[in-house]
Amino acid sequence: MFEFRLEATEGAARAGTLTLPHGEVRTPAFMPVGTHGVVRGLGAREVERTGAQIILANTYHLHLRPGEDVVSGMGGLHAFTTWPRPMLTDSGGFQVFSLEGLRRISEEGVQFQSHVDGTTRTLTPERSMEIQRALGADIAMAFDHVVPGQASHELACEGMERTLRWLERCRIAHEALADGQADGRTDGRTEAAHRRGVLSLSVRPSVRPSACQALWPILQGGTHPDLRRRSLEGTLERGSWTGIAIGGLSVGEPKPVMHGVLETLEPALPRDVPRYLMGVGFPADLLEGIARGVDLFDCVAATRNGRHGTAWLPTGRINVRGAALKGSTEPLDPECDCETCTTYPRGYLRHLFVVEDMLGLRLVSLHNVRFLVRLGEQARAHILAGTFDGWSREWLRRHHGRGT
RNA sequence: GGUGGGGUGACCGAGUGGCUAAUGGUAGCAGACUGUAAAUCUGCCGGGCUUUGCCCUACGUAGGUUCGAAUCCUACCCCCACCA
Repeated sequence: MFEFRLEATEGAARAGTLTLPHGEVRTPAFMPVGTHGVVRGLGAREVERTGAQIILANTYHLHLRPGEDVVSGMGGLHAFTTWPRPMLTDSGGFQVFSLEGLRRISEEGVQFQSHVDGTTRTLTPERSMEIQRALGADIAMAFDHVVPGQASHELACEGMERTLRWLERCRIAHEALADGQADGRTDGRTEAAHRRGVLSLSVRPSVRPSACQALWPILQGGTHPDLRRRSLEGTLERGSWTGIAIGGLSVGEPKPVMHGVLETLEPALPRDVPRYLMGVGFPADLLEGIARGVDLFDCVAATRNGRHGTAWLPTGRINVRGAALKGSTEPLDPECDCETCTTYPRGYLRHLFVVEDMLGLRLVSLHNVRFLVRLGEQARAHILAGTFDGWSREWLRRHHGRGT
């Protein structure tokens, strides 16, 4: 369990297979984001058909609604969502950044004022581990302190050092929770859910939800190479991990700076665990990241842009609402094999946006997710064949930097 | 036929003497979005130009009053309501 088998490399680019309790993930791979336990607008079966191998959910948001007790009472995230494959929960650390106006941070943890009902919620490393354990994803993320891309050395250092201290607390809490479960003290409810048939036929977890979960650390340090190195050092000192995430990127810093951080880290990262670049990215970011040794990505842009009417194409991107698509009988992306592109003409997709039907949002989201999943598949095939470098250069040239 | 109300930019609809090329909204067009407070947000939206500004055309039509009119007056055309 949690084994990562490196199958091929080309330069820094890697192809591998990650084994998780709910299945395998062949990398490089894009992970669609399902913050609230749903990849916005898409059903679990639809997401399966995009070829997605693993999806995210969010600790903070599921804690607010419906509450981790409700999810675990239904048998855990997999039963709750009917998503049968691997899942990963983000820790709520990103909300330290994205909900900046609604939180107060201290050494103990973070006090949030709920954007839903205004109540005060405190998230600490320990609480985040408890919630994530109850949610029962294959992978739990450490609770980290994300600072903006423009953060000074001083602020980035503070966030990075705090993330290391919190990592220690996360590890201890996570281990304690695992021990508790091993004693059989928790989660009779899961068994009950299985017996009641709450778990659908498509959900056949290879293990009981919550029984087996990895904790992955998150590197911080902003845009400062010395802090990034220190973050990695400190993280490796604090344990041996089955995966390592790179956080705090694509939060406002220029793209070359992000690439620089990846290049700084790459030679020092352990080879035998997957590297997960959090929150990235756009299509070109995937290829740029893969070229710099990243194995896993996640990003809300596929679904958010989809809802907002921007579709990714090999040649850049297109505004589906645009007048240019009026009356067009062409497929959205002639090279794509998704249901949207093999079924509906551009002129109809545009119409759906014009009349504000929810189907349009769904169909373009579906395409964008498939687009990134497929990009990961293609990259993997080329790494295995030793042709990644040339292929990705050509792909990026054609993609033209637009929308990247 | 009579009385009353009304005709404003693609549409709806404010505006009752100068701050009005004309508030709002809709439609239209363009752009943004990176571990989701986002089916959201931003910009443009009479025409032209040598575009921090200038010129033309515009508030049913035609005249008039006034330094100045979408706004006041007159006539006409059209629409709506009620009465005959």
